[in-house]
Amino acid sequence: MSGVIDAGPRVREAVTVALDILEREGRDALTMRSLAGRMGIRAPSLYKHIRGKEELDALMIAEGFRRAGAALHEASDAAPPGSTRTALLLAVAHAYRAWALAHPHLYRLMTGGPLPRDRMPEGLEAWTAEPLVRAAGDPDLARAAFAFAHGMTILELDGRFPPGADLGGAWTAGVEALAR
Amino acid sequence: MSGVIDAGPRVREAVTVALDILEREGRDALTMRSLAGRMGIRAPSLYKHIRGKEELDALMIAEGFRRAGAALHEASDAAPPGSTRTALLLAVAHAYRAWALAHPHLYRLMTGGPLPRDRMPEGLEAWTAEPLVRAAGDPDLARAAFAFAHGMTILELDGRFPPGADLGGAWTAGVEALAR
DNA sequence: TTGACAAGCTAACACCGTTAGCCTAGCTTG
DNA sequence: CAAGCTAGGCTAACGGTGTTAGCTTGTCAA
Repeated sequence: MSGVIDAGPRVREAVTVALDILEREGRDALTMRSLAGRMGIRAPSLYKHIRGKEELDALMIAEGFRRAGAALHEASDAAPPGSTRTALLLAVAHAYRAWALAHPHLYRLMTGGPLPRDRMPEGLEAWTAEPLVRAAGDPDLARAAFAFAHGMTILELDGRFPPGADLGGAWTAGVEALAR
Repeated sequence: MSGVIDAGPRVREAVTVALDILEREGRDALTMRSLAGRMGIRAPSLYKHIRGKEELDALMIAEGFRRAGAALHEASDAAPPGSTRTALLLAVAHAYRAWALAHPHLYRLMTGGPLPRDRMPEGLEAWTAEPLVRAAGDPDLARAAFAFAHGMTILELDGRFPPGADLGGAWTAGVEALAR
């Protein structure tokens, strides 16, 4: 609760517009003034609807979890029944990477710092992580797989692997090792 | 070259003081004004020595790579000869985690975004990564291990694992899987 | 009809990185 | 030794950031 559910339409509009600016133009382009401008109002008026930038970030992060979670669940559900754990984890990992690469700015916002858990709808975080947790089996391995997936993703997004490195190979090597 | 080697003493002092502020008080506390203040000068005077904040960041990042690399090499060199790859990777991973947890703000600065490679001393990045690469063996597995280590580390630093989760277990599970 | 309130506005504040332009002490050079 | 250059400080200021205070106005309820 408390998330977007009981939020007025103007708040939902603000989050939608903010996500649009973020994804199209990047983090630096999303300011209280630019957001207000796109909504046809002045920056201070935003504060009639939203407490401040931290809350806006939290609302965008929650929406990001919903969207990413949907992609992961979809991939997980699409796996043929009786798949090996390796195949299942491979499918989820592929969806994870694909979603993040398609929404780099939002992914960075969602993962680049502490999670504002007190502003997040209850259960959302766990629901988003569910497909990965299920595919990994053991809790320790689930955490390891999550760390691996996030590491691969953020390092790729930030261009920190050597140029020309075969990241597909690293992904499959890691997933196969972790799913054993 | 071009790093700190040919830098004047005032630049080296600036980097030292900046690292001190960063590690003690966090990223937000490190501003051009606060840095200048600690050096007994005004902010604009900093620009007589340093091009701007990006260059300061790059200098701090390079110094971070030197320090982290020293810790990793030390751990790697301390491993008894004839160690299994699992034992070696475990030792390096432990040193990686320990160093990052001891220097959270610097670690975040070093890894939280694209690496300014054109401002980094040549070969430093590869030297820092060397112990991990050597312990992993295969290049694909080295990248996977790097991603895993960074993922575990940054997620722990940001408190993104469930409170009370046994991260030691996740570390060993991941390392053992990757070193097989 | 009146009053309350939601939702806009302008002006302003503190802080950020950064630039322009001035001053002065000290070294170099004719 | 005098002249001049330069390194390295300074103040003032700019544009940008998130944010607050306080005013106005339109709409809806009593």
